[in-house]
Amino acid sequence: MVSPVSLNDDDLTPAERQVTVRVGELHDVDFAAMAAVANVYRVANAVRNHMEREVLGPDRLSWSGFTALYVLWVWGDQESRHLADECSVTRATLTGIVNTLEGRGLVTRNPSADDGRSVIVSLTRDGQAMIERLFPAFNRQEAFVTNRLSDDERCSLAHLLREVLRAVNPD
Amino acid sequence: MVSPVSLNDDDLTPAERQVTVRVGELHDVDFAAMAAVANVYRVANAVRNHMEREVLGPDRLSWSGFTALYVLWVWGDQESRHLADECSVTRATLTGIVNTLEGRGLVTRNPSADDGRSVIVSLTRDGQAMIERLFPAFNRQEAFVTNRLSDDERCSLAHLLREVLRAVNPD
DNA sequence: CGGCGATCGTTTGGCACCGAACGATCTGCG
DNA sequence: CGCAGATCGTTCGGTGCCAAACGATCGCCG
Repeated sequence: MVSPVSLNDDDLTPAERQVTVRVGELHDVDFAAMAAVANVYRVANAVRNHMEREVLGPDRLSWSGFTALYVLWVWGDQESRHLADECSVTRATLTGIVNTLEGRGLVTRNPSADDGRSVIVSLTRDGQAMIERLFPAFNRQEAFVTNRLSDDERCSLAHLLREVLRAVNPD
Repeated sequence: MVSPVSLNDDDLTPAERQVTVRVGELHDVDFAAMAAVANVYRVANAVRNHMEREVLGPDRLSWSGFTALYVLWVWGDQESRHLADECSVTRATLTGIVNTLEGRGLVTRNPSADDGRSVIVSLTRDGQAMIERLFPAFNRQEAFVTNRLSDDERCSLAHLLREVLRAVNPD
């Protein structure tokens, strides 16, 4: 169970408190929506930096590079287009990410047999070894950054976030 | 109230379902933590892109530029160091952001009277007009992206995220 | 005073990221 | 067949982002 939370409690960060002062003059401000969105972004930044420092840094791997290796590991060889979708970046961005990974010998590019326009990206032996070594460490840090939450709260957090995702990207 | 959510329901996205298949072979994987962290990042990306398209794009303003204007508006003129902290970026990054905003006449740089090393960043008249025009539209879209959540759920989401923030950045 | 660590903002180099434009390839319709 | 429109990955230009290094300034201690 997740305990209900009221708006004006001392859970707010100093920045959020100042906002209510400055913005309070305006009418019709949705404070709850503002706090939810602001904190999503704050946490995403903080967690990304934490992971790059604690898990990925020693291997000179960026969050984006890790994500690409992870998607290839979970889904298998992928067309560039699908890999970009799964990584939530544009095809232009993925070109750069794959260039970096290819330069380090972690992935390879091969022309598709079915479609002459398409490129298939695959994990190399080194790439597979790296993701299989990093994933457990990564997951341990995922557990660490959520260690103030109960298991039900972790699931509730994921559930609430999926609802936001559905609002932004309706099927 | 937030309804409790179990792990294996049909709330999962297709990607999450595939992950449980591929990763299920491993022992000791914390699926709840994995889902929470993955969705934080997914939502942060999706919301940022949504805001840049729907609210900021017409004014050629980036999320980062908007954030800097917003912080200056809420807190008043700031030393670069404090502005960088509030925007959650390094001082090096803030230099670039302020360069962009200064080039468009939205902020100014002035030497500090107290400290010769320090630079005070201030909103110009144009910058103030822009943030006061954009903030209401931005907040309306914050409400839109959370429109599938009740007000209690929005507050719960913000609360759970603050707990993650505390785990990553203990005071 | 004088000097030396700490801190300021900036610069540099490298990667990530996007929109727009491009050539190559595929597909469907006449 | 042939050609027009869609889609593929890439390139280009601009911005964001960080770590590391740098000169300028501050503050403290001898």
